[in-house]
Amino acid sequence: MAVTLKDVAQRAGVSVPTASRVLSGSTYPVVEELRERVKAVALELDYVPNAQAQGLLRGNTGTIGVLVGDVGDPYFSEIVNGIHERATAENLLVTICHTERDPERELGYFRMLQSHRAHSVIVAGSGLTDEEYRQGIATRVKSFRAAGGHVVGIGTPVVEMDRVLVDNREGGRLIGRHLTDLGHRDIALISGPEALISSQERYEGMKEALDEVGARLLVHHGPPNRDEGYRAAGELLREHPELTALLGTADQMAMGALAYLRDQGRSVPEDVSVAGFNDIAVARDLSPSLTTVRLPLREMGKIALDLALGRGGPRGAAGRDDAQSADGGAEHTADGPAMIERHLGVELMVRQSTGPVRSR
Amino acid sequence: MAVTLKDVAQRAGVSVPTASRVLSGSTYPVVEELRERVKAVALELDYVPNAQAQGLLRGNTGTIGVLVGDVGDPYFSEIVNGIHERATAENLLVTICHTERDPERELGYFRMLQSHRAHSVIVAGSGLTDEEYRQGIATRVKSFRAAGGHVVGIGTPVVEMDRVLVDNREGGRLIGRHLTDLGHRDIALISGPEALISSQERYEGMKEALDEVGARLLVHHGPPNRDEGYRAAGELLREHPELTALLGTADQMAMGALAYLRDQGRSVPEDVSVAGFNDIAVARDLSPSLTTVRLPLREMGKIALDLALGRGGPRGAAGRDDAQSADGGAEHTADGPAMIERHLGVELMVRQSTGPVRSR
DNA sequence: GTGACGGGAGAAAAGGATTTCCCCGCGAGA
DNA sequence: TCTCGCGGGGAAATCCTTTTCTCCCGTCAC
Repeated sequence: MAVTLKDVAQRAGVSVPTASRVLSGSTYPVVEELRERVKAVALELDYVPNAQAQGLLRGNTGTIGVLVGDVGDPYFSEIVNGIHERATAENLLVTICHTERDPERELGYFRMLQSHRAHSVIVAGSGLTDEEYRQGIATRVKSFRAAGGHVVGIGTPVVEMDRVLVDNREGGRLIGRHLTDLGHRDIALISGPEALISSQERYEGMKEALDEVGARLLVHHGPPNRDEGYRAAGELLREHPELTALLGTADQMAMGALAYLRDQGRSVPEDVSVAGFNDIAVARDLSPSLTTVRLPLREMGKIALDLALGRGGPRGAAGRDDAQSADGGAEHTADGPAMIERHLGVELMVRQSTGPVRSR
Repeated sequence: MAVTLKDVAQRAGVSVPTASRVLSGSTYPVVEELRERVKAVALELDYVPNAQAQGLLRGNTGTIGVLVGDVGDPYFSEIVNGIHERATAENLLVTICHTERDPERELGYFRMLQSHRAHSVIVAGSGLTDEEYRQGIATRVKSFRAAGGHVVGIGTPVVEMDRVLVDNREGGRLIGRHLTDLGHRDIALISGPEALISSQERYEGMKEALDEVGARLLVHHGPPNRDEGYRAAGELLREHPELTALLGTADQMAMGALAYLRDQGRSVPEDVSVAGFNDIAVARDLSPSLTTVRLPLREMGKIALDLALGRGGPRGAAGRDDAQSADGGAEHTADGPAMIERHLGVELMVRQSTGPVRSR
């Protein structure tokens, strides 16, 4: 059905190996005449080499697998964007897998990627405290790595692997302090799932900041999306009318809260302040624009791919990161070879959605 | 390096074919004892079959390739979401390629997907009038299809292939009429590239509606993203202060315009009305929420995958689409086998960003 | 008791490309 | 003139699975 090397070789009147040497960029000498002939035929027949066959030989195809919760979520799509940016330059194919934050699905996809002999897998959507899940991932990572694959985690990977980290706790502290500085003392956190490590870390940072001044922090847990933010905002404000600020562990949730407040005709930040986390692209375009903690999402994706390709600088060397970098890389060891950790800094983006607490 | 079937077979004391028959779900009879033994060993060694070898035999791996402009753009990420939704159910791997709206890159990726023997390719980011590009795509599609692959276009594919279409012209008419009904007579269109067919079609629909009442339509062309919308809004309003409404061929551009107006302290829709196209998820959460033309993006992705898998209903049969469907499917023929076309309806979403023209 | 049949295991081929290895022929040096 | 060396083409092996194709052996029927 498809045109194979054999077809080309026959048509050009040469052997298969010769055709291969011409077309695969081998250094093996082939006389100019045959070279030309083979090239011409390949063009004429539109020969497209079979990457599977090549992969079978080489043991890996230039494919990068990415495990994300949902590309519809700007948090992930920004990261994926960063990955793609680098991948394009390297002529790599990127396979995106939607785990929908389902651990089982995540494992299933990981296995599929391994089966396809992906060059490496970037785990972006993960980070659950669930022990069974942790075991599963650990097994898969070990087996995948044993087969020559690379694994990189983004955010808060739960098992030993190269990783790109951000200081969620510090981000929590920054945004928490920002609110307390503005005089807020009754704050609610609209948080992602309790089992999600990043949510936990963010919470801890906020809590820390709020404790410094004895402010109160209510916590609501739910899936990290817009609708949940909307719902939660309604619920919280109805039950606790004294709240003066709503904080989200994700911008999506804060966006939902903003929408709720708008629908209720309440003004932000005059009536209630709202803040988010991640600084997704639209955050600045909301009205009021959203105060949030900026994570260098694209950068995270890019660096993750660099690590996957072994470009994270020599293992253990703290290569200088780009603009956002806090303290560069570090080596953290375990039983295996040293893993690389890259830390990226976070930044508080003060915008219009937060303001001084209203006097009552 | 990786555990192969041979390893499993040896360890279990059986031949490779026997192991294969046990593990690949063949119907070939294997006695229970060996069955058990093989399964146990496979589990113990964590055997993961090599999808490349399997693909080599079967001629295709369960991979769907998707060509998009940019997954960071909600327009694409929603479509991709729909594709993923179906793909997950079918146990397919989805490879996303960022063309960045570069025709050459699009062709390059298409070729790579063909090389990887993707089961099918969904072309989402395309639709340029450029003739050279059209030729290139046509060649690739032909060759890919000859090799047994399927191709589906979304939006406005320029060559013969199964396709999911939306009525851009009708959408343009709807939004155009909406504005003229509100009394607007000086309107500017912030449009995507002139060579982009969908932009053209949308423009034509709007123009048609505006012509009915003799309203004026200024057109600005540029890359279809937020920043361009911001810039264009500034430019247009500075040069043509008489404008009362800004229209975007994409929500992203309208969002940029909204941001500009907000930054300028001008109120929407009192001073200027703004409307978009596509109805990306955030459109409703902007303040003011964005009036726009809703495209069933997820649905489009899902249906595209259905077509790719040959589930578009029997060729030529007008299967009933979901909610959004306008007139269902149709068959359009050419020289090859009949191609399937699925038309999806558009819907005007009137929100807060448009209002009656202010009296002066 | 022997021939036929069938269940089931393994050897072999296939699928497409690359790489190693072999070999041929030609030019140069002895 | 013979031989050594090397440039370069092709046969064969390899990567991993699946799918024939063989073939053996036990059983059933005559």
